[in-house]
Amino acid sequence: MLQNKKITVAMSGGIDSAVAALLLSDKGAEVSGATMRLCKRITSDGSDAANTDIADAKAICDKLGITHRVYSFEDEFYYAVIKNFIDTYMNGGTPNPCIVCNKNIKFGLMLDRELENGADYIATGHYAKIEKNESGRYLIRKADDEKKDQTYMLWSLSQHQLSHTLFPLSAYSKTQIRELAEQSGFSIARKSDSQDICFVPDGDYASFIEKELGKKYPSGNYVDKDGKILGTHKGMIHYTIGQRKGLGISMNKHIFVTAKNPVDNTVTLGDECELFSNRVTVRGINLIPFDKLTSGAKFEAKVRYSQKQSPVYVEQTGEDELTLVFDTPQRAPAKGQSAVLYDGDYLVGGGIIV
RNA sequence: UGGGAUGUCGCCAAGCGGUAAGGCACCAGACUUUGACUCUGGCAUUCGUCGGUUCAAAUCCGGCCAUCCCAG
Repeated sequence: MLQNKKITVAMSGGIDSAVAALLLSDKGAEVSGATMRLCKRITSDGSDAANTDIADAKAICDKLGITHRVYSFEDEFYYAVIKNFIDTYMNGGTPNPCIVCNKNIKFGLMLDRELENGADYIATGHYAKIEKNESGRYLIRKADDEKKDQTYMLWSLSQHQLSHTLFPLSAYSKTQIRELAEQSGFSIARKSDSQDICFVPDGDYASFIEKELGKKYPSGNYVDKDGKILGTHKGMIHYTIGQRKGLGISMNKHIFVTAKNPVDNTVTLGDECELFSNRVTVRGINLIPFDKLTSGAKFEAKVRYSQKQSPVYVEQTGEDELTLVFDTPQRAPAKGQSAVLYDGDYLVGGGIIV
């Protein structure tokens, strides 16, 4: 069915998308590769990892005998992703830039460009499946390798986006993908999985924000739930709800960030048991099997990437708002993160926690 | 200045004559297309200090220093 279709593989320079290109090029489709230049990523040795990745992607395309092009989306990426990242932290939230990038850049801008240029589909190296149901609706389902499941990052994709997207890795495990990369002689076969925020290669996102803002984020007080001052924090952007490490404060027990208050610039610390909540409200919602939730329904959900899904009752409480009530309280739902709904293996949708 | 108490890792803290627990913090890895969480490993040749007693002291004795409390 992919015969004679024009497919563009979004190649990051990593293994997964390289093998995605390999798998598709075997299927008689007209495959090409494209890599997005999103931001500078200066590493400790002074080189720009973005250049390395682009070169790696190009090398794979050369090997496969397909064309490769580079999109420069630095400005768009800055406004859509980095700015949102900074704003969310400044408002006391904890952003998830990958989700914003998927929605607006990878499956947004890049997909649009490709469609304009005559492509039928874009393909990525995500571990996820797309299926079409009887009523013609596109659904997202977990990949066979549940350990690498990346559907959490894809909840915001629209029907339009899904109808032009392919996930060629859906039936493979990460181990198999690595083997395929090895067998094909890909030089990047041993490259490690991506990690950290792509625009903050050294992992120090707080310094990144301060550099972007051109100022140091003010320190303030750690307080307990009664308002008693416990110490001094390094600036609110350094913390997220549920965080334990890096507080620089010693108590006779584990202590966690239980709240952040942008108004008086305090960070509240407390016991882990104070972090649990069974009620979560999300906005900026997207639903996949249907447009609207007409009545309350039982699903499963998770409020962070690496977490098991947990039974939840969901109700649409506004045009763009869902309220989730979990059977068992969830640990540290954080404003700015995504709550993602599942019906078994199927992704139902999600929203940003407010 | 008298009287009392205490001094063990950055913080809290076990130990009470037999050769330095633990927790917090910190550091390093693992995990991870976000931030976190979690996991694993590291972390006092030394117990305020100087002497003494003992085969052997952080543990007993004495001096000194420091801190805290009560008196004045």
